[in-house]
Amino acid sequence: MQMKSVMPVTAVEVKTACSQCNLRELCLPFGLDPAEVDQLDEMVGSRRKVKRQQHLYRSGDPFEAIYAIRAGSFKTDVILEDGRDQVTGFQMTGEVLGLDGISTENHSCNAIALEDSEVCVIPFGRLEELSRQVEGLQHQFHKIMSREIVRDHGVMMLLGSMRAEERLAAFLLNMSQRFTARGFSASEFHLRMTRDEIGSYLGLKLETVSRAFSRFQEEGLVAVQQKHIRILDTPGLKRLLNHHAG
Amino acid sequence: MQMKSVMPVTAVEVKTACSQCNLRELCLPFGLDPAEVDQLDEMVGSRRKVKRQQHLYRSGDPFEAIYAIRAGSFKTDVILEDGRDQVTGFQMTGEVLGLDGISTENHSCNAIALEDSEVCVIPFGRLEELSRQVEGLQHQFHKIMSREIVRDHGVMMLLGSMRAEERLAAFLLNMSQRFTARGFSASEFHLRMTRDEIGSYLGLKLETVSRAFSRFQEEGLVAVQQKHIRILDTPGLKRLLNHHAG
DNA sequence: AAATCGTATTGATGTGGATCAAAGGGCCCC
DNA sequence: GGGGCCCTTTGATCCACATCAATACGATTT
Repeated sequence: MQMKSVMPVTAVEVKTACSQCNLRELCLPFGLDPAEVDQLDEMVGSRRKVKRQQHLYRSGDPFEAIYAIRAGSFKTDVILEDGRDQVTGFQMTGEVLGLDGISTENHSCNAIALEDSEVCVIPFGRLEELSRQVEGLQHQFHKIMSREIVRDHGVMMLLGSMRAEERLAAFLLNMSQRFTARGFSASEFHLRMTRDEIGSYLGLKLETVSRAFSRFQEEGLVAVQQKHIRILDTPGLKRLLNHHAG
Repeated sequence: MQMKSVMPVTAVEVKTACSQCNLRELCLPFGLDPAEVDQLDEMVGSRRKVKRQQHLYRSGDPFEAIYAIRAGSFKTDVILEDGRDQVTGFQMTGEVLGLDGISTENHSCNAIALEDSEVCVIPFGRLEELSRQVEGLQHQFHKIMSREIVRDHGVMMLLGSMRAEERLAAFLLNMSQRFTARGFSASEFHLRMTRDEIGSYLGLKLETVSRAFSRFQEEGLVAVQQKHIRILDTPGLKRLLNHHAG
């Protein structure tokens, strides 16, 4: 029998290969030709495994690299002096973490693994260097940053002007869409985060999240069993969002 | 007598000069040497005047350029199908507008002038081109995008976990800090936006904003006269933020 | 299979901010 | 410099979500 295969957080020497990665359509290599992807491969320093609940980086850490999620998922959060915290996002495979660190050379939020995960470490200086040579990489990187800004505006809209059930509906539809983009079922998935974390992200208390789930279940919109979600009526959820009249 | 002086939005031919601009420490030229600033000058296509209440761009418009605010101020907002809208930001001189458009090649929000304003039009294709040649420009641009992401996270924190008075205190301190960075008084300034717009940005109704202003006034934290604000007790406002205990 | 602990559900009550409503400015345009 | 309009303030009432509290569930350990 093998040793337990779970290892502590380490930068392993395994050579990464974007060209072989099934996430390349979502990630930095998107739109690059094979030769350019090879250049990217060379630049990606290493992979790093992060166990559930461990930090990939913390607020205040010096910024050196951005990270592409190869396996698993993360949350990012911001913490105030008085202890209040806010989840600012949930990230899945192919998404990029660490962009917040560019502005001040220090990270401004915490990134925590929701499950045992693995990231590709992309040293930022080298990314900028290669972006100066490879136009397609430069553009894709800019698109990824811009996408983050647009996503954040969506969350601001959600937090600023939606009611609890609308927020949860938006959240579920968003998760569904992202699972779909990764080749998983749009209607059935497993949430990696707790009700408390969902609540923090949506600006609600965990009890409110739980009650909204129960209401959706009563109304036949979803089947909920703890973290396992089955969406039964996607149009119904969308209706909840668009027609504000309750 | 002249014709009505309100003109349609136009791109004027006046040559811009970043090297002469007193905003260069806040804007794209930051950190560049004089020769590089000259290259940037050459790239900036034109200026454009935008009158109060007019759109610089609208959600859905094709993305071609980003804009540096040379004079005046703007708000950006997002509008849902059902009519609800959310102000996602207020922008002042030296700040950059339009980054939301990179991700899909279309703008995803509206940018509206709060007063008669002027922007420098920076064709995005040429910015990317020059960024490939000028390392300092590339890095400054990345910092500006990252700063926007960090700012958005701050707003998410505000919307997700602060009470009304905390939100307004954070808003006032933020405005004060940005006026200071532009050489204006930290303690006395003129807000260009209405209570309704402030409310939309802070996820509150205009009445709540008004009441919070009145409360601050009663408590001697600020002197409010319509849009004219005088901050009397900055530490007091900061205390409101950090010590959540009422 | 029992014990433990984090997570989730559900109920009862409280409250901050929304909503509804009515005056008051201030400013722009004629 | 008068009239109209938008913006703001303030008061009274309402309601969605928070808070407090108890229980239930599931996974893991023993």
